[in-house]
Order: sequence, then structure tokens, then C-alpha cells
Amino acid sequence: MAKASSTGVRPTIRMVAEVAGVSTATVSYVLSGRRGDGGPGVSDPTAEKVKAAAERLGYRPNQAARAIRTGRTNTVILSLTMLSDPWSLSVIEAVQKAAVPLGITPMILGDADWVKVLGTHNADAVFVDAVRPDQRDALRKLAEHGTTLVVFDEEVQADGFDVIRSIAGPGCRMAVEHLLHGHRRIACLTPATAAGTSGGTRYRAYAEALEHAGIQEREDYVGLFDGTSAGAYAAATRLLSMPDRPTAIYATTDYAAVSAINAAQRLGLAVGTDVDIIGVGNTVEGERMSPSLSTVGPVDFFDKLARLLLRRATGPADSTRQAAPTTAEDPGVLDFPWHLFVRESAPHRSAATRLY
Amino acid sequence: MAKASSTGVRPTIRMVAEVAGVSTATVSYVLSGRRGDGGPGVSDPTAEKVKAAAERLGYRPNQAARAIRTGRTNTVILSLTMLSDPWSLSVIEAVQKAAVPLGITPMILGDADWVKVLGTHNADAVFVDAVRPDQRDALRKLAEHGTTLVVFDEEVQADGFDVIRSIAGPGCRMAVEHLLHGHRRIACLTPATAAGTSGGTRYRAYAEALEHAGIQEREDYVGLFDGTSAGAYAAATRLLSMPDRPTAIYATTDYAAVSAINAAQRLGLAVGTDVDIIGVGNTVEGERMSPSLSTVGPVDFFDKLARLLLRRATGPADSTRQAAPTTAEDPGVLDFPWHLFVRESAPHRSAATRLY
DNA sequence: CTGTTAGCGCGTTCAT
DNA sequence: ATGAACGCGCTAACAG
Repeated sequence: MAKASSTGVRPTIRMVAEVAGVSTATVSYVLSGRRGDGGPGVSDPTAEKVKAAAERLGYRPNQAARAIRTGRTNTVILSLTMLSDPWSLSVIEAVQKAAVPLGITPMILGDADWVKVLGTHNADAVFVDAVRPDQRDALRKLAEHGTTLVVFDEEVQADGFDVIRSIAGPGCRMAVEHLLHGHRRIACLTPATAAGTSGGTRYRAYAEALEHAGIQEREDYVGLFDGTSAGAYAAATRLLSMPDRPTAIYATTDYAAVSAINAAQRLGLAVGTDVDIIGVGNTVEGERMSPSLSTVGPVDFFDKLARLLLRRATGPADSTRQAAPTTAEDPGVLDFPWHLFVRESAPHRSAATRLY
Repeated sequence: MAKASSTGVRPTIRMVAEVAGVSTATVSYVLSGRRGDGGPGVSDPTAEKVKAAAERLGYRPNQAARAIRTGRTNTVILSLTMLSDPWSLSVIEAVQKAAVPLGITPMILGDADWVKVLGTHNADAVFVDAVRPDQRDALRKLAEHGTTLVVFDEEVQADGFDVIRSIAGPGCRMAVEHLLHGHRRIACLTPATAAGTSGGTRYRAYAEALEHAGIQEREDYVGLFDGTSAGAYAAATRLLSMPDRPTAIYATTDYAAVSAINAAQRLGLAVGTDVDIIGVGNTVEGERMSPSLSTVGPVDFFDKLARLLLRRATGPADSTRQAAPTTAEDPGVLDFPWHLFVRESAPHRSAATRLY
């Protein structure tokens, strides 16, 4: 009975109409749940007939055909450069949580080469997590031709699309300065490859804060690792095994900080007492773990990002969009202020508890 | 000059035709590069005019509209349950490498709930990396209605779609038995959450191989960790710090084995001499590292998977597909035999070199 | 050989 | 509740 007339072809709205004995228009109204004016429009009996026919044939509306008419794909695209980065996973998680209730499907583009894809593939909104200088022009053109964009970048100008900024420098300074209240021997745990990326900024904040405090930077207090958790764990173990080990570690990412906490505990050190550890990024895991992770980062970043993206996706279609590019309610640039989250892994230090 | 008539709307083929002063058919021929018969068909001067007009307007063909006519989306969908797993990243990498030259875009679906999405969103082929028992029916229906599927599952029946199998059990036995040639004190490093998943199989292979060899399993030789690299590193460190430490470690994933190698080296143990370590999965990193990782796993898995997927994607459209579901050239089930890769981290052990 | 006309395919939506 | 037009790009068949 549930066996469809399995011709191997995808059932169309016309087949459903024929089986139900109604017109395609009726089928469309029933299955999409809307009617031009707002009146009831379709009687219950016929609606039932249509639904039964659709079910029996295994009918599913063809998104492509729907998109061509409505201009909506019910899809958002996430262009994520570093899929292995937990940051990307947080983006995906937040967007998925927000999108599913709206009937919108997030599609992930793992390639850094979003320019070609976005030219032809349409989505209700697109998130781009990195823009190379040579891609800026393409970005502007895409926006000009109706692509709804949300871009994460510290430099690019908002020009027909939204830009999300999250300036790391000052926030990282706050993290190091927090440690400086109670420590002099402060190590830095950072990926070796971070030179060109945002990690460079994060390391620079460490160097500058130490210099500003009149502390000579020690080369052996800089724990470089290969970017993996295991590497961070090993580097932290090395730092904390030194004869004059640091009393505090500034890790340029939260996951490195987590590895450092594991390493310290493995060495029998009480985190938050014997050694303080602070991270960067304010990822959700830090809040949940024990001891909870002190960190700096934007507040509520991923959820806000997801909300903005979906507001754009469900907003007026592209043709209307150009009308009001930047209003109070719809800013072109969304700047995320960074906060210091003082938690257990690096608590407040008074004169009585400082470690020097 | 490059400034398009930026009306904010997406240019259509008709606009291009109008600007170029030709018909839409000509535009289509020029831009898609094909002509009914095969001859060039369009003169150079007009072709230039069309290209110029398209460029000036920033025209990009609308994939959705194209798909509805041709039945091709130039897209493959990868439904990946555990995006954080390196396994998923390997799939993505392999598919991307194979797809881009063909002009096909891989789209990643991070949700485990592929049933709803695949019902409406079309792709030339879909890869699904996990099928819950309650999803099997949906799978069959999708295939019946024309979705081209490649499924990775050890149990599901090939029924109108391709199934890729990669039976872990015997392979894992081979890994442990390899260690048994030179060791008695063999530890197992495995994620704690692996009970329900394939990890369960992998642990069971360890228990069974030991029992078969007449060795009593020791609870303190089972290093459970939280699934992260840092956790694996810590668990391996614990194992290797024991007074009567194991002389070999069987890690149920390659990345755990990598962490174990790091941990051993950190403890001053020579991997491949003092301690042997073997992984599971045959991921590419293992081959590149030093010491190279001994492992078991399918041969060339990701590349073969990618090739199959793209062969299906570029193959005859769905209506034809049902004709030959299972031929010699196009098997319904692709079974990946597992091999043992003896490399430096766990070399062959003779009577002279065995550690007991 | 070159270019156009006309109509396909799909779901939506406006008049009737 | 329906017929027919609509939006888009593709392409067989045709005209010059």
C-alpha cells in the first residue's frame, strides 16, 4: 500500500494532481499551506485527497523549481575555510540550531574558493569566514548582483553586505593584563603557524603587554606547537616541567588552553592555585568544563552571527534589499566587543594571593 | 566601465541577449560552449559581443533554472554526521580534489537529519556516511524516486543505490595479532564513547585477540579517553608511566595512535624499539609522519570513494539509472578489504627482537 | 554555416 | 477550485 508507483522517476506536482483528481494549483496551495488572499481557499476533503496522493507517490517539492519562481532556496551557505577548526564547528552548530526551525537548510562549502560557487549557486544568504585581498572585488560584485552576504573580516568595507568584526588585539591585551595582576612569569602557548593569521595579533598582544609592564620576554616561555590538541598538550607539559616554570599561561586559543589545563592537572598542579591559565575565544566548552576556563572573547558571538544570517535569509528578497542598505536596525558592520571572562582557571589575584 | 548597470537584480540571460543584440539561444550557446551538433556554430564576432555583454552585466547562469531543465545540478552532497572527525575531513578533501576539475561543487550537510533535506534538495549524487535503522526505509524510497546515492554502512542492503562497506573487525584483529608476535603486555587506547559505534567493534577485536592468545585482559591496560587528541595524549601518558608499562599499544584510531607516539617520545621512549604503537584507519597522516605509523585499514579508501561518487554524479541521469542497477562495472556493493601496513611505529618482531 | 523561434520542465500565483 | 501565465535557462527544429 505504501508502495509507490515506483517508475524510478521523481513524482511531479502534475502527477499528484492527476492522482488526486484536482488541478496543480490546488496541489500547490495545499502542500505549501498558503493561499493568495488569506481565505481558507481549500476545503478539507480535497486537502485530504491531495495529501494522500502526495504521500502515496512519495512526492517532494523540487526546490530548484520552487526557487526559480519564488527566488527563495530555503538554503544558507556557510563558506568555511578551516573546517577542522572548532571555530567553524561552532558556527555550524549555531546556524543549524537557528535555521532548522525556520525550514532553512545550511549547506557548508569547505572550499576556500567561494567566488566561483557563489556566482552560480544561489542561497538566501551566504556567510563567508575569510576574504583574501584578491577576493574583495568579487565580493562587492556579488553583493551588487543580489547575493545576500554576511562576511567575517576585520578589514573589508561593508558595501552592500554585512560585515562582522571581532577585533582581537585589545581583548588579548586584557587577557595578558589580567594575568599580570598576579604573575611575573607568564608563558605564551601559541600555534607555530599563527604568524600570518589572527594568531599573529594574539601573540603580539602578549609581547606588547609584557613589554609595557617592563618584563623581559623569555624565549623559553613561548610554547610553540603544531596546531593540534596533542601538540598543545605536549608544549604545555614542557613549559610546566621547567625548573622555574611559569606561574601563568596565556594560550592564544581556548582549545590550547584546555590542553594546558589537562597537562597541568596531569603534572599534579592545581589550576587556579598553583598555575593560572587563560584562553582566547570564549568558546562554549570553556564554560562547561572544570575548572571553568578564564578567557577573553566576544559575547554570544556565534548565536548573534546565526541570527543575523537568518534574518538576512528570511528578509525581503534581493530586489528590495538594495533600498535600505544601512539603517539603525540593519547595520552594515556588526562590531563585536570583547570581554574578559574571569573564571576558575585564572581567578582574580589580590596582593595576598599573587604569585611573585 | 566595469561598473555594471547595477540595478541590484541578478542579470538574466535575456538581459544579456538584449544588450548583445542577439537572441537568448545564441547567448546560451556561447556561454555553455556547446551547440546541438558539435560544430562551432557561433561566429567569433558575435561570441565576443555576447561575452562582453555578460561580463559587463556580471551575468552568471542560474543553477536552479539550469537544473530544472538539464536535471543536473553540478553538485554533490556529502552528508557527514561527525564533522569534527578527521575521517570526515578526509572524505571532504578527497571529494573536493576529484570534483573541482569536473566543475562539480561538493556541498556538505552537517546535519544527521539528511532525510528531510534530500527529499527536496537535489544533487547529482549524494554520499551518506551513516544510516540509522529508522532511516533505512527513507533511503530506499529516495533511491526509488531517482536520488543517486552512495551509502557508507556495514549493514544496509544495496537496493537501487551503492553501498560502501569497510568491515573493521577482521582488520582490527590483524593489528592486534601483529602486536602479539612480539608482545604480551599490550594496551588498548580507545575513546570511552565508542560503545555504540564502530569503536565497539574495534575494542572487541582487541579483547577477542587477547583471549584467543590466552592472555588475560588487564583493566588498567585499557586507556579510555574523551575522544580528543589531548585526551588520547594524556591517557597514553598514563599507560606508559605505569611501573609495568605495556610494551605495545593498540589504538583504535590513527589520531589516537599519533597522540600516543607523541606521548611516548615525550617520555623518552623510542617508538618501534622500546614500545610499539599501531593505529586503525590508514589515514594519510600516518604515512607522512616520523616514525611512520603502522596501521590497518582499507586501501585508498577516500580516493576510491570520491571516484565512485563522481562517476555516479556524472553518469546517466536518474531516469536511465534504474536500468542497470548492478553490473560488473557498477557494483551495488563496494567492499573494502583491509590491509596491514607495517611501518616504523610497530615493525615486524622476530624471536630475537620480541619484548617478552 | 549562423542565428532565431518556440517550447520544455517545474512549482507558483493571478485572474477567472 | 481552476486555467493559464510566469520565471529561468536549455535546446530541437527551423529560417536565412
